[in-house]
Amino acid sequence: MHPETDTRSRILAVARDMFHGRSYADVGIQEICDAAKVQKGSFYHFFPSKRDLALAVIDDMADDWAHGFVAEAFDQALPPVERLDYMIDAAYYWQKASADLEGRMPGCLFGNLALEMSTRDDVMRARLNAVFDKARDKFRATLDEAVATGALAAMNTEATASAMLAYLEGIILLAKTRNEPEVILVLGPAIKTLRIEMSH
Amino acid sequence: MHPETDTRSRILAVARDMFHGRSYADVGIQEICDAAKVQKGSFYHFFPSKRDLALAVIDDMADDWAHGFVAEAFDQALPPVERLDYMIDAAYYWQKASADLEGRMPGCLFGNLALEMSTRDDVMRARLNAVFDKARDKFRATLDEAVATGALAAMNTEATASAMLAYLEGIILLAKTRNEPEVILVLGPAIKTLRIEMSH
DNA sequence: CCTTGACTTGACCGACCGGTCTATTATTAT
DNA sequence: ATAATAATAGACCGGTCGGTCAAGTCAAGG
Repeated sequence: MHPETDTRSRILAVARDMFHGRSYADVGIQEICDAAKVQKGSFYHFFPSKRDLALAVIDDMADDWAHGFVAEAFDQALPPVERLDYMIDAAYYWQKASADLEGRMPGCLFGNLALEMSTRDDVMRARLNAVFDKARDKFRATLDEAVATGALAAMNTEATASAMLAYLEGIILLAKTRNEPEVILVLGPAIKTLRIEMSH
Repeated sequence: MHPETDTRSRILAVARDMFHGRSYADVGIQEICDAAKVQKGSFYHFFPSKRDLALAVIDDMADDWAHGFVAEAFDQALPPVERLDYMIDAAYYWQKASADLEGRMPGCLFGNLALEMSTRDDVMRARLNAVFDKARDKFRATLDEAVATGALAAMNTEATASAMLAYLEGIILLAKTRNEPEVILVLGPAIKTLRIEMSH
């Protein structure tokens, strides 16, 4: 029985929220420590650097995301095409909740970090890219199923899955810039119209 | 007649490139001054603050963008639907050029700033939002024309235009995260499949 | 009991941040 | 010529940045 995990996970949780709601560069370690009620020394006991903390935050969030949002949104019980609508709804309610609570839309943590850090840190970029690849695979599996059941005509499911992920990130970006979660609701359903044909 | 010093525009140009290739927070004023061969005092003679510089950069880029990239990409001589393909190509070549030159994809300055600053600075968010609105209007005019000429069936052109803009930003985000401009070429053409029907 | 090692504390570091200030030099209007 | 003003120069400021470090505390294992 260690109390060890508590400190580390508190830092992680606080950092995640702060990075998500603001940005990597804008959040300082001292601020994180204060919010997590931890001293600088303890912080550096668990994380070698701010960058490593960000990497850990990405992994942590990706994990939660895969087992929470994604697992729920891509509900296997639903017909594949309906899953897309369900996922859009889930994205909306998530952003809406944050907007109501904090007065502003945080957007997608991965998208935020990707645009902020991709040109500066290749390791972080690769990590974020891997998260996107996993998300794309979820889309892809859904599309494959829809094609298999005949709900959708044959297509390039991998490329279309990437397109859908891009569209999702795009509408979240636009909604965040407008600070109106409803943008997700209005534009979201059009994700089903995206199609990339198979190349022959 | 002023000495027509190019000091201000040198600062603007340097800051634009740096903000675009890195991020707002990551670029310091001293660094901008060094690169522009200008002293701190001169900088603060022309710009009250770093934030005001960013605002000026947005305006400057939006202007260049409207008269350069957009005016070219949305070539009125082309049939409306082909304009979309042409625009995707233009986006690709622009990013490709930067990637070849600097070894990395800067992405879209507006999208970058939007995700970094939207939750921190409402004025900047509004400014970015206005730029996006203008871009959407370009899409919308193109769609309206396509509908008028019968090239496309009637639809909600305003919402579809927003969707296309979101998709464009999304594929640029994804391409930047992969550091592969080609992603724009592969996913881009699917922008034409996006459709949001008119609400009755 | 004593050692070990994970964990915590908080003072401290140099570098750099955005921004201010005074002094000086060009340029223009009178 | 002179007064006013635009522009430049660069030292300087308090504060914060990410990160270090020596000195502990404390629980488990021998």
